Amino acid sequence: MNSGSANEMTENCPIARWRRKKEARPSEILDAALAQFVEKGFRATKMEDIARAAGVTKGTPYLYFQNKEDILKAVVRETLVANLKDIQLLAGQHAGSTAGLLHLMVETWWHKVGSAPSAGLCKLMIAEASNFPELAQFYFDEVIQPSTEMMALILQRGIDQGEFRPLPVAHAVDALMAPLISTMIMNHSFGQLPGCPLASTHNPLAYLKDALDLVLSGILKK
Amino acid sequence: MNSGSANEMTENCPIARWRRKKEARPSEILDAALAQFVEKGFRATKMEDIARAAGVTKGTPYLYFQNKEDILKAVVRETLVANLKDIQLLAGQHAGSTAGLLHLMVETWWHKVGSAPSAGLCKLMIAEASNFPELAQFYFDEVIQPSTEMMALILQRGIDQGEFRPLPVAHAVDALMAPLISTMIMNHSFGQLPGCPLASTHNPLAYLKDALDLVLSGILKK
DNA sequence: ATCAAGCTACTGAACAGTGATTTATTAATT
DNA sequence: AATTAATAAATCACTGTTCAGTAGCTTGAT
Repeated sequence: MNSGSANEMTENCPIARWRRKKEARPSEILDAALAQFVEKGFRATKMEDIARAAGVTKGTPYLYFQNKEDILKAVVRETLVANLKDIQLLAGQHAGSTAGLLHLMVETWWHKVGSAPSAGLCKLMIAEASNFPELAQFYFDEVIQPSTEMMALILQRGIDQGEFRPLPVAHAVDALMAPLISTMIMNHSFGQLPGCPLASTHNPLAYLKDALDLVLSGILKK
Repeated sequence: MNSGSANEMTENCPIARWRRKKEARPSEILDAALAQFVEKGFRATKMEDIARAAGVTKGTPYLYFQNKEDILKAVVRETLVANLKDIQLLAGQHAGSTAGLLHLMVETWWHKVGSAPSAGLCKLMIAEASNFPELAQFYFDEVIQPSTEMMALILQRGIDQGEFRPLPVAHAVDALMAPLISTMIMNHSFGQLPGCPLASTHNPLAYLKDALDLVLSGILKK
């Protein structure tokens, strides 16, 4: 919400005195942490980086959070879990064809997640999952599992209504999610390299739509 | 090649005297490093882990390699670049239909890369790319770029021969690779979690074949 | 309204553990 | 005896976390 506004004063004016802001600090720290984590990864982000980006000093984050891992958990909750709920809502409200819903979901996902810092956070979770099993479990339970279940329900409904042909739902779910995952991954690893010509980094939204159409043509009844 | 055999003696017999093996050391160290990197990731792997796994002490790897990053580069060269060449050879020799070639490539890829330590290494490169730009560029130039070009050539040939319908080649290439990428990613991040029901981690080869068929049905001429 | 006096958000220096790399020393091989 | 592969102790830089001290804010008596 107030991302970037936390440190106007402290950054512009070296003589600035600090203020006491008990209410605002936590979210300022989380906003700063999100940006730093996405930019540098979890391990490479120092507590001092987070603190400075939030306009405070090293010790302050420890007034509001247990430790670095706790901050990451809070960031994930604020962004990814929230994103997922938005999309679940969208899916629940939709009335038209299931194929149309999938198109709408991809587009919405791109705007809210794929092209946002959230995507960097997903990539970070994937990168760090094996180093932090507890964190991995948390992310799996709160994000991956619910997403997968939602997609499975949607596909199953498409089959039941005769719009899709019968197919192994679990495989189709993964096939639909794979382009999203690889887009996030690529954009936040090799995407910034000079002269990277991957479709998913060059024109992501167009790629995502084409990828969806390719898979859909295998799913739809002929 | 001799993975795991490097340290028979040193591990079993605490009083064992070390031996001088100038020729064998580099590959023993690289084998050990591959295993450690795949298990723990790059940063979390200590030089001492690598050394001990190779049956030597901390200082020894520095006799053969500049530093930790240099070891990773060498590991990537020995495995991923070699894997790619194998698959390029396979593609070059194939005679039958292009769709058949794609099926063969997926199966071969699974045996040589997807289910092997190589997959863990790919995931590691993705995870660390943004922290090591030079390494990222190296991997992009040596692995990603050539893979993409190979796939593009294959698809283009399929189109030229009238087997595939005309389509945006770059998008289709990414759509074909996405399931492979997400399989590697998932298997080496959340795949080991208790009760992970993702298709790509539960029965990867079956999933990969289904995913290929789904995309193929969008590519093939009707 | 003013102004202490106390509360506590915040600071920043110090601590402690870690891990990459160096180097003086040891001992296998020739 | 000379050579040098390998060791293991020492170095050095880094960073998560703590904590004693500082200063912004609030309160309540005047």
